[in-house]
Amino acid sequence: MNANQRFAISVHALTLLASSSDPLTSEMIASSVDTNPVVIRRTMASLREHGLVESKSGAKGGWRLLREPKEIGLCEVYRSLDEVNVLAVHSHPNKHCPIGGNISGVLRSVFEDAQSEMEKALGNYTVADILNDVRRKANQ
Amino acid sequence: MNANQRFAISVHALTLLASSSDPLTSEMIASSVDTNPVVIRRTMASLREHGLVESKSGAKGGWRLLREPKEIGLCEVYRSLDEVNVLAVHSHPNKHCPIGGNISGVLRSVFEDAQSEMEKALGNYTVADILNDVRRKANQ
DNA sequence: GTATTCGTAACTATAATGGTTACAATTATG
DNA sequence: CATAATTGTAACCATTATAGTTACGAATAC
Repeated sequence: MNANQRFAISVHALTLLASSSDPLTSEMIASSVDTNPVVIRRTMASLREHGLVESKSGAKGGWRLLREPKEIGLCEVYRSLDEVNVLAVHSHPNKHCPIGGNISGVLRSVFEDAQSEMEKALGNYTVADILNDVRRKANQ
Repeated sequence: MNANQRFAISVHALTLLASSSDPLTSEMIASSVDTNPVVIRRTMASLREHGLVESKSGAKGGWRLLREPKEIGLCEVYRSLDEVNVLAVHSHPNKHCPIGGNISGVLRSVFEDAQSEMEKALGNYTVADILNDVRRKANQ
């Protein structure tokens, strides 16, 4: 269904930042993610708007976390991206049909419930958890 | 993120079928959904492959449920569509970076967990529930 | 035999996404 | 102050997913 990589890129970037004491440039993050620095800036811009990271222009600039990795839950990261809903209601059901005319609201409410459970599950993980798991894998 | 309407269309179609004693043609379902009959056939084909509905060609043909509406959970409907995962892992992280080289598996496992919670939430609703809710809305 | 209906391939239009280039603005540093 | 490094952002392109559409063969009821 969805092939949007922004969330994965965001978690990857945050994990990198959590693993580093110094700020990292878009270039460095892009190299680890394997994409273009502009893609990183675009993605990180959303995280910055939500107060998760800070960026600095110019020489010795780059990105750094504004919070402890263990205080950044993945649910918040996900929500920072302002993605559209994972389950989409169809657009123009027939208003003159008893089902078509009334199903949109019902679906919306069910889909919201499902998505909210998904986000709750994401909230069980923090950036610190991801970094720990990654390091554990690295040591195998 | 995802703007795929197949799941919404499927639930809509199944609800319609649940509301009708006779089989419904792709044409009739398409009219309620407001789309083309071919889109309905394509979507319903997945549900048929998973034993949720049956289709019959020819005059007086059409679609009908193979199970009681209260025995069709939305999780099963969702899974019948073989959609890709709602949260996508990014494609080629840098294998030579300690983070990039190990994060894919970690993300996959977290994303699977989140999606599984979403599907579990969908499973709390059946087609009969949706039909009831739609009818309740219609009577307001 | 005819009308109805599904099955499916083929094609098109639209939109989302990511990648890329380019350049202005900002900043550290010598 | 000059230079190099870095972000911000607009603009554009290529790819892909999606839905819509047409067309036609196969199946079926009557």
